[in-house]
Amino acid sequence: MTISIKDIARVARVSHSTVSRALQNPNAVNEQTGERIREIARSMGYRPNVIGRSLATQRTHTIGVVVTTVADPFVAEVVTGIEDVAQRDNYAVFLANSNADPEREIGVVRSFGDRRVDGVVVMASRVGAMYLPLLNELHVPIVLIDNQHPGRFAHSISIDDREGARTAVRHLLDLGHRRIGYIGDRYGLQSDDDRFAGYRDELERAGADVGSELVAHGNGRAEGGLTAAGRLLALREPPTAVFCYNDMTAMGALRCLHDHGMQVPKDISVIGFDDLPISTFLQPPLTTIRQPKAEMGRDAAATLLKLIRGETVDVRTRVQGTLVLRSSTAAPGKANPNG
Amino acid sequence: MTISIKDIARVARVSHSTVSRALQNPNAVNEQTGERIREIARSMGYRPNVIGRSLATQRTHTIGVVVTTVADPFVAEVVTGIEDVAQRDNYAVFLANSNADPEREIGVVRSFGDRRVDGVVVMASRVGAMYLPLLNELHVPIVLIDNQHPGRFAHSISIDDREGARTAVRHLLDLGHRRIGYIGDRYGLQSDDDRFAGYRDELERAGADVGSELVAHGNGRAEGGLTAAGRLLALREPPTAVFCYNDMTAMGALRCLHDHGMQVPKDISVIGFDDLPISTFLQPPLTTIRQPKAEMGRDAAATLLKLIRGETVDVRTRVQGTLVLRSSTAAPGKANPNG
DNA sequence: TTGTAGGCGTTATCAC
DNA sequence: GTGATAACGCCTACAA
Repeated sequence: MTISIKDIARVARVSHSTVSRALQNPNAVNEQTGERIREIARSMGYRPNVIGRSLATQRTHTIGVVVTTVADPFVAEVVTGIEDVAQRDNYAVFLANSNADPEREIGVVRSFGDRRVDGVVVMASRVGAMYLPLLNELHVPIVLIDNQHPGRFAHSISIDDREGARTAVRHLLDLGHRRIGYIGDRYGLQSDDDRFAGYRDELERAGADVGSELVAHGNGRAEGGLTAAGRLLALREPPTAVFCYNDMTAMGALRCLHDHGMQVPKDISVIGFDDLPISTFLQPPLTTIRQPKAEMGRDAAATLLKLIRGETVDVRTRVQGTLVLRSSTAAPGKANPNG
Repeated sequence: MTISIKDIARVARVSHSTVSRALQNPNAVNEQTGERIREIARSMGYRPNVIGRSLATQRTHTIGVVVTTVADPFVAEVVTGIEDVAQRDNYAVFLANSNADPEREIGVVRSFGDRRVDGVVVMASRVGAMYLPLLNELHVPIVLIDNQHPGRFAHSISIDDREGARTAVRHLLDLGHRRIGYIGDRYGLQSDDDRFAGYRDELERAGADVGSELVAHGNGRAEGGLTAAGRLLALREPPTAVFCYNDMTAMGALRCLHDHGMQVPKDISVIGFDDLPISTFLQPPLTTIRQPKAEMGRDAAATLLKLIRGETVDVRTRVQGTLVLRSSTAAPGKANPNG
């Protein structure tokens, strides 16, 4: 049996509204009675029923987070950041995986709406334009992380994919590479487009080889990187360096290269994107573009909480990636990245 | 403005209870009016308010999941499994990280209670005995995954750590190793104790070297494995094979070994535990004991949902790990696991 | 089959 | 400062 403010009221011989006040706003009630009520509440082991409160206040102190899958290390890091600041502010977080399935994503968002979450953060949404009205239907603030569908109907926080890609490719060019491949995520993803664009930018600027045969597509996961790398290796003139859409893709590429007896970075350089916790532990340790993952998550949550409180915040925040030098890149033919 | 059953009632010229019935239990209301009401609801874009419903039914259709951190790949896999079956049954899941901090874990559980979740799954709880009353205070079913604190006050699903460890070490022994090291998680963890026990079992059974100098402790993460492996290598007579508490630990150990110029498995064999998605992509691909992670998560959720429905289920389910042969183990001195 | 009336646990607005 | 009283949105006897 769970006890309510009415139970306390009965024991304290006051009305339940006085109990409510004593518990919420201590100085809206007589000092003495207030203390007495709180003591009784404590001794009875009272715990507020958030559901009842939510119904009365029209606020649930809850946010919904929808991601493709939390099994993706990048996603997990971001979610950690979100959960962190939410928890600090006493917000609970609903987590739902969409598996990049638009139907499921829509279902999840709808369910969040039914549950009256105070706000939503959507990560790497795959849903298109028809999604917009649905999201607005919720009547709650929305923050998008790495929005895959261009549009500005909600607040967003994302990395500068194009510039990050430029940084990566520039690094390769600086090392002396001229024939640089790209292993992307699936076609049509905004971030893949952008990273590819950055890759092209630098190649063209430097007058290096540009050719569609140098571009292969994976799926953002290791297996995708593995098979895509195979395609690049099969070229009559394979690249001497490869820029991968993300670290998971690079991880798969490394495996493929090793299986083909190629030395990294001596025979071919590899650079990733994300800087996952595991990337230091790959063989060789992966050079990559770091995304401030947890920070992005914290930012997203902080932004959302501000919006919920009615504060106004920047509609769009864009963070920059930074180059993390490790051992998977070197000048063509060099085994040592520092040599 | 969000619309309620009263709004629909007004339009349909019926009472709101009829609307409620028409929406819930179609055949508890006249066929015609029922259809008419539903049509009106649809056209008005009605969405049920789950908060109101929860207050009335005393059920939230929500479960709480508390984990150390979802940034741990093993945890993420399990959570995915949980979320999967929860979502299928229209349960929403609250996710909270405890960061292995008992205070935070307690706070989280309490918050779940206040939110009237219908059930809770706790993963790898670090909290001790005082936790027990708190958990019971919730008055909801609880399922523990890999409970780190021995006790039988709630349903649990876990892997047979001891047997899994035995399998791992037996594999090493079968390959001809006699001097086998163990890199554990922190002291005091139940699963570490059990895996260590399994390791000792086999060593003693085989009459192989047993010595505390062969045991080092990490922290369940890669860095821990890295430094612990360093300690083992510093031995005047280092082991020829190492059994690691988990794959992340093994990952760190591999890095250390490589940095010391050691070849795996030629100079030293390494076996892990978990079989993370990334483990195939390590260099060399990691031989390990597979835990059915997503399945364990699905099991936990399915068990919890049954308990919530009042069905009775096994108090304890124990799954077995299976040996996954890859390339990080071989006979002493052999470079090829198959040679 | 349908409507009336309570109640779920809180908060909030009034009078007193 | 305190107590009625009325929401909040829904469900569910009970009565009609």
